[in-house]
Amino acid sequence: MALHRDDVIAAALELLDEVGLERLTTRALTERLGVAPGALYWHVRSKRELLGAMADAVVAPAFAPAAAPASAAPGEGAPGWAGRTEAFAHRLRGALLGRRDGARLVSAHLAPGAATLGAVEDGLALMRGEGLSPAQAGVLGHAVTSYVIGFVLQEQSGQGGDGHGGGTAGFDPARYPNLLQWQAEQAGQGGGDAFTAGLALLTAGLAAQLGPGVGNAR
Amino acid sequence: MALHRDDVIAAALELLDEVGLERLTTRALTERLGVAPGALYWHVRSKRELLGAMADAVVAPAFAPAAAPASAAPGEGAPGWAGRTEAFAHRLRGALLGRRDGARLVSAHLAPGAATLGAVEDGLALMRGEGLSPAQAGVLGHAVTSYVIGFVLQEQSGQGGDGHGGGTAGFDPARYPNLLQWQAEQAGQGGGDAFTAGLALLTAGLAAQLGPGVGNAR
DNA sequence: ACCTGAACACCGTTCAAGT
DNA sequence: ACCTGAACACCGTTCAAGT
Repeated sequence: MALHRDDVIAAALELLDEVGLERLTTRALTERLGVAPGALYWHVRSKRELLGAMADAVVAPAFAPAAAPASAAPGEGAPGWAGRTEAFAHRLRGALLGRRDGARLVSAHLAPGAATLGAVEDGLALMRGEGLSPAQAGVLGHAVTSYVIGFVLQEQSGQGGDGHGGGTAGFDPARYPNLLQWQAEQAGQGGGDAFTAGLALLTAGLAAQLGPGVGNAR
Repeated sequence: MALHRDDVIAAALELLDEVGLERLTTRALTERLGVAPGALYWHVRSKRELLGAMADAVVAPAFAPAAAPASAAPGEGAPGWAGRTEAFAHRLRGALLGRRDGARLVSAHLAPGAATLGAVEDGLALMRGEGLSPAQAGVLGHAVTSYVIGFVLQEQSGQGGDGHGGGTAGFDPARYPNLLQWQAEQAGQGGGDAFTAGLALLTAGLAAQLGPGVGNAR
């Protein structure tokens, strides 16, 4: 009957979706759980530890054992490592977008757990098996995670959070013709394509550096 | 003799370097300024507006009119847009690394000012002049800023802040051979090279997509 | 115009004491 | 083991009143 640690984290994630990171308060959480403010500290050492556990929970699904790459047709086109990294990037973006302020939570508070580390290790091993050196696999993996987090951070900073600035809302259109054209194309194509296009730069860049020997797209 | 808005922002940036973002408090700031807590709100509408102005100040130098690209020899090798974007990325990283929690501050609170927007517009126009389409220039620019912010976020999350987790500190070495090897290579080469290598993937990827016609490296 | 004094409605966290 | 009650040392923000 008593509360358990996982219940606390689950409730905190629900609360996050409702009020956003800035208003995610220990007291609001304990009120939602129906206990006194101090009760939280029986289950969790500090608010920071709580946030770290939440971040790990958000990110974990993206590192789960990947099914076969969804998009790329097998046996043709891009090499296996490229399709696999792109699929991972899309899973990570999906996981971050799945929760309010997901990217901010993860970027500020993630302390990678054993499961995450294991998945990273497996990913590196897999890429080595496909002909990438440890350095190449490491650079690509690090670059992709950096790109995804940075991208979703910008993606989410406009909408959820607390709406502290659309940025380009209501400014003189005549002064920024290129910026406006780019934004219009973005909106027209659904916006998600910019993510895919940027991601493709990373994999295409490594493929180009490797040359056609390792399975370049052309 | 009276305090001005810019003094407040400058003092806040100094305080940030001393105590970090988490302990950057309005009361600590007013104490440092030698005024009462409420005095702050004569110069600034809210703490959030203050943080936004700080973020803009941190990022502004990176968008300043670029001198000739420092690294790439002119007239040979990579095309002009590639050298210019890489130089911008290094400037942005330098600006973020220049202040404690710089990446976190910018990623969470930046509301781009007119100067920043103008610089972005100019960058897009410049790239168009070099043969890139608006979409290509936009994708590249967005990808690069995402990459830089995500990279420096990870870079700074270990050290400054409040040290809430080195992540891979003190875990079983035998279980993560590839991860360890990658980390060792990182440390051996100074670490900054991973940034340059990942960045090169982005520019090389676009160059490969363009083909040799627009000035590919080979 | 710029700042003080004093207050308001909150925070995260601790810890004896209860059950 | 798990939680309450009550407190401590803070927060960001407002606003009359002073100069």
